Amino acid sequence: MNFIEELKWRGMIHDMMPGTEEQLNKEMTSAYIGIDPTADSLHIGHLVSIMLMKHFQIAGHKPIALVGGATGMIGDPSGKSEERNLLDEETLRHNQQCIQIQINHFLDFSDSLPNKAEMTNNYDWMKNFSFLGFLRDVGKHISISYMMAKDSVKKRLETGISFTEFTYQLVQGYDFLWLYENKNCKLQMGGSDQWGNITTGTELIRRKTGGEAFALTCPLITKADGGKFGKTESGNIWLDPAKTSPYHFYQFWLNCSDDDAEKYIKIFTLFSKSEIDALIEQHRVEPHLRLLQKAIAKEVTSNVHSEKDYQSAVEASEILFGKGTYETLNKLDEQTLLSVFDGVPRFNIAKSSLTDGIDIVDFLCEHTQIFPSKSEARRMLKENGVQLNKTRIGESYKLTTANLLNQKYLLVQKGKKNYYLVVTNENEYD
RNA sequence: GGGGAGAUACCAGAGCGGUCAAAUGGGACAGACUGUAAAUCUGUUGGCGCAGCCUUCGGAGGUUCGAAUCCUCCUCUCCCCA
Repeated sequence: MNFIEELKWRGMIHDMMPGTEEQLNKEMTSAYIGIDPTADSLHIGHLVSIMLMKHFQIAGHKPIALVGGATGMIGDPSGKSEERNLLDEETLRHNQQCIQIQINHFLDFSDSLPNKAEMTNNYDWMKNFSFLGFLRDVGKHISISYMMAKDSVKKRLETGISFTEFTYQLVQGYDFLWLYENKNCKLQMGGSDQWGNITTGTELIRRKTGGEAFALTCPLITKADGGKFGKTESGNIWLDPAKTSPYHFYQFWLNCSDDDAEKYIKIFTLFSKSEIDALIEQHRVEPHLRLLQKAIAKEVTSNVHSEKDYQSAVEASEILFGKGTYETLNKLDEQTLLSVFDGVPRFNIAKSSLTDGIDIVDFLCEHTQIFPSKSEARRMLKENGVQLNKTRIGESYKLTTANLLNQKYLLVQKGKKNYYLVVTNENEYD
């Protein structure tokens, strides 16, 4: 199965330029995908691009990951309703380094490979490009009407777009031209929102060099309920374990809806068509087993983090959602307890404050900041939404040292999924 | 530069002198159901020493027994004309 066929059954092709498939069949081709270094970690939205490149490399072609140091300084108007904040160079460099480390998990950068993956930063060739030079060498080839016809620009004309963002497509187009000329890169891939920017690149290549370059986009990942993919109440799902713990990362995939899971397993795992078909079929018979979600969660968590992180995420999940009761919780040794709740918000209080017993409401708002106000804590307690060490408690509950797990810890649960670990210290001032 | 409209809780948006801690919708959170799902139903959604009190309707003053509501000034946003 070639690259295009592979992507097709996975539902990863939104659009491509005529001739793309022929080009790929003809020879080993280089393709690039741009990544905006807006943060010091990728999030799972980027995973789609990474998987695209992964498949591309598996199919024997050469993927180039382009970090948009220069373009990140300008801001892509696509899909944005407002002008963007600009990033400074230091931040961009730092972000690039972090991103590189994460991409290393997925693509093969070994020198021995003819199609080894590469990473570049467009800042390197843009930083010394003079303004006049750019106007003469790039701007001259593209007309205003061509640029204005792009959706990303059209949508913003009403609300306002700066000259800087208007120019964005030229800068990205130039990237493509540069890679075409210097690295023989003939294809640019990206999300479907990038189509306009990509075609400015192919147009520029055609007009300036007479050469032919291609475009391929994948659909933007959506959720069946219309929500934004990759976001939870608490924000983005990051690949950096310091930003999103492996446990939460695992939970994200496990919580996908059935419809989404059927889609995601094709995009985010490398399972073969027959394996996936079998899984889907089985999942439809016994949906409550959530085989699909578990398969995705296992695969993606192991790839992004590690096999070991996956194992502990499963363990933690079993304790938290399985038959977890006060008894099982109390049986855990300190080591296990801490590893299970690694990444869970943590509060420290003095052990001495418990000796006389404290009011649960005071405990929840004053000693810890689990609730922002006492009203909210009371409300939630009335609604039966608070659990202490897996046991539901009421508004008038008094907390004493007898509640401590391992003489040291308290597990507070707000609703079903929000856990807080409270650690007591012997020392008042610790 | 001239003229007009507006600013209300997380968002949208009613209220236009007392009965307003502020309708309604969305979102969010919780409970029931369940598969840690979806759908559905129920409840909550300013604070506190919670049958009561305190602080909120862009900001600062003023009128009034009483202001989100009326007046003055200021700040900001949007629209139209030049």
